Amino acid sequence: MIDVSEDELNKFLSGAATKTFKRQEIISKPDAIPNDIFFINKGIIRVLITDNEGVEHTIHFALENQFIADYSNFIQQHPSMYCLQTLEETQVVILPRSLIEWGYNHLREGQKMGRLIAEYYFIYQDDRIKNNYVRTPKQRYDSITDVFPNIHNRVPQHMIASYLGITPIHLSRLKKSK
Amino acid sequence: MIDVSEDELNKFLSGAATKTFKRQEIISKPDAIPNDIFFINKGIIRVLITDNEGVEHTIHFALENQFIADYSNFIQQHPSMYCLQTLEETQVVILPRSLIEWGYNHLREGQKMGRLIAEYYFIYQDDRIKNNYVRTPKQRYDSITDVFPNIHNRVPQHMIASYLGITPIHLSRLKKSK
DNA sequence: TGAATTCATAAACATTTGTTATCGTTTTGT
DNA sequence: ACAAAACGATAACAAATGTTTATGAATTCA
Repeated sequence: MIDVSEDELNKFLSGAATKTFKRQEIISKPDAIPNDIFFINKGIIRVLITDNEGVEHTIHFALENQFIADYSNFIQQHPSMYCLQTLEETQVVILPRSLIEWGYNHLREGQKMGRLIAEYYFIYQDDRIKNNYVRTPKQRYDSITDVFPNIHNRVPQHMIASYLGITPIHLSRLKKSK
Repeated sequence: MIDVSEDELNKFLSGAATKTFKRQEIISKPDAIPNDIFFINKGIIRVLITDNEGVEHTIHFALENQFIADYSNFIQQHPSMYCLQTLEETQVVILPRSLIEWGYNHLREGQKMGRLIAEYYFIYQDDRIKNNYVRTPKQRYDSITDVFPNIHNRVPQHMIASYLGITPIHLSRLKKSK
């Protein structure tokens, strides 16, 4: 998507470290300012938010070869409201803020890269907001593997229900009702 | 937010035209590829999407001094699913794709501008998705003026209900229930 | 200004969705 | 391998939300 030389790329990647987390580990906590973006080599990460009543809501699942972060608060350097939790043993590449900013300012097309990335995730969110208006939870459940392939074999159903914004009991009913 | 000279700015703005629409006019239709971004000098624009059953859902209100477009499909150059409709007599500045692209490539910090804009709207959407999980329609109704100041004097209640994802009858009940 | 339309509320009823509790199965961790 | 915990389904009931219809007030437009 952008024009980048071998040299530039190697220089960029040399600033990134790899780390492995066990199953069910918290890799980012609410109230902390997010200073890293993670790239998942292997494993799966769940993004949660806890409401005022203490109920946890699953906002997102991040899979292999995807980036994950509280990007909003990474950009704003504000405390996060999200919690990032591994659901399996998970290996990530950590891209610290300093590296990202170095990329913007020193890669020849760094700013363009930043624009394309932000645009990409904007499009993803727009689609999500749109679908919330025009599709029912059942319809979103039926096509969830479009967004999260193989999710049914990796994530318990009550987390999927949470992601859909319904109770696990209700999801169970929807499945039966065909 | 970006470093831009008087000269650059004038050159950029000379590529934009102003246009005035009457109340209740459609300024962008579904199925068309969005090739313009609008800046609202005066008036208000509603963004709608129509589902498979033919029901209209209000996705957004755009007010004075804001930009509005189907940004996702502007970026992707895909047909829009949105309809943009004025709710009052509305004056807009039209920024065609060619101008935006000229800005990216010829303004000294054009790409950075593009990145910051995309990031800004990403943050807006993230907040919206988050709120949909953790807050009830009533709570979102009670704070709607944070996002759309003076909306109650400019937009009928059934459109606000539609934006909140509930029926106008239900909104009426929620208001009464305090 | 007057007639037609849109709008907000209300009530009665139907449907959807959440809550609580139970049960048998599967998974997890030691 | 075993005990504890997590999981998914189900039923009965409660609460929330949608549907239909009606009515009077407000708004729009000719």
